Amino acid sequence: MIDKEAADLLSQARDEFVAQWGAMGNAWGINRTMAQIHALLMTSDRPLTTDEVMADLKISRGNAHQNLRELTGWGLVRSVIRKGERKEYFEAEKDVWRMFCIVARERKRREIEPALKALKACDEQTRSLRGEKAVAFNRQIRALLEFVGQADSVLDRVSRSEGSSILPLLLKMLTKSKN
Amino acid sequence: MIDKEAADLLSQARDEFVAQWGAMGNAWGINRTMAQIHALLMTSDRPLTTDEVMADLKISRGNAHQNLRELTGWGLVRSVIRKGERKEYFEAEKDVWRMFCIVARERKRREIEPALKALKACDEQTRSLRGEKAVAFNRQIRALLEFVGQADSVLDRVSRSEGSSILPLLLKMLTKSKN
DNA sequence: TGATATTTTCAGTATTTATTGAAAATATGA
DNA sequence: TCATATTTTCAATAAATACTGAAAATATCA
Repeated sequence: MIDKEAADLLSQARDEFVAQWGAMGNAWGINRTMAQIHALLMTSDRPLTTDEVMADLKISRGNAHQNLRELTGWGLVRSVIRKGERKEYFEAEKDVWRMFCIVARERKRREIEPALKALKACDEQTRSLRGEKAVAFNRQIRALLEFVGQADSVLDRVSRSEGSSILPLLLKMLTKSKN
Repeated sequence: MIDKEAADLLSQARDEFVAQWGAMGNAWGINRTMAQIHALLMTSDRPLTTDEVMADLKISRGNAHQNLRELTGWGLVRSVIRKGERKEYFEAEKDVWRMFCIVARERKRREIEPALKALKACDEQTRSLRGEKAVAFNRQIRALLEFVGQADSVLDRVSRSEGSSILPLLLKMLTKSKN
């Protein structure tokens, strides 16, 4: 009975985690179901099949399939084939630092870089324009460009650095330099 | 005629910027129209009225109103009242670093902190559970918790630091330490 | 090869989110 | 106070996004 209770508590906690991770993904522009599947796989002690994901989250095959593919596309999930079995299994990258690096790189590639490119074009189109308004506009665009470019570089460097030890290190430095 | 052409080029560039900023906001979980209004005000040489925003973006009064309020709520936009005029004007924070700090703090408060709280609850609920599965689950949750907590702290420190000079500084340090 | 298991696709539908537009509320000036 | 300008609200509607389920395609085994 104790075991059963413990298992209940565990699966309850896991359900809450899955829901919370889904909500968070949602707020940051990531499909809720995708984030939930990710949470599920991240906290699974073994690879799961599409059917298991369907059953666990109570979603359709199509939905499970599409989102598993998308997660695979991000590189957050790998498909595993077991010899002697037809079914395809899925497992998540569990190392939190590697997870972060994957997400950082992908969002950089998919969203920041195109935005940077557009800002650059905008800068070039107005750089040589005369008139107070044009000059002010170009100045603002360049300020944005500089900032986004720097943020992009920082993200790049951090996500390329080896260990996750970079984060505590950064923290220490920031603590020293300020208050 | 040259002036007219220059003005056309400018407003064309600005339209593109507004569209791009809207798309980027959208990808990061921010209402497209809200991001567009922000882009518009950010690149305006003077405060604008609700009617001007409506006309420029071709959106309804209700839509303009709601999103201007929301931007005000974020602290990215201020309302300006001119003496002798009934209309309310709106102007954006134009300093890019301050903009970043505002967004960082707000997203921290609205999304990261609740997630952290939920993760902590999840940790506590499973910390004392026995069994291989429960232990593995708790370990994973704690790894996430540690990471999100550290990222949160870094964001906090960076966004509290005075000048925008912190970013180039970080960059320099990261360049030295790696490759 | 045929039987069976599994994956993929996608038109149709549901759900969520964003927008409109007009009525109600509020503020201002005469 | 009344007339007018302006802001606010919100039910109705539109648009965007996500999901379903079943048919088609593909893979595997005997």
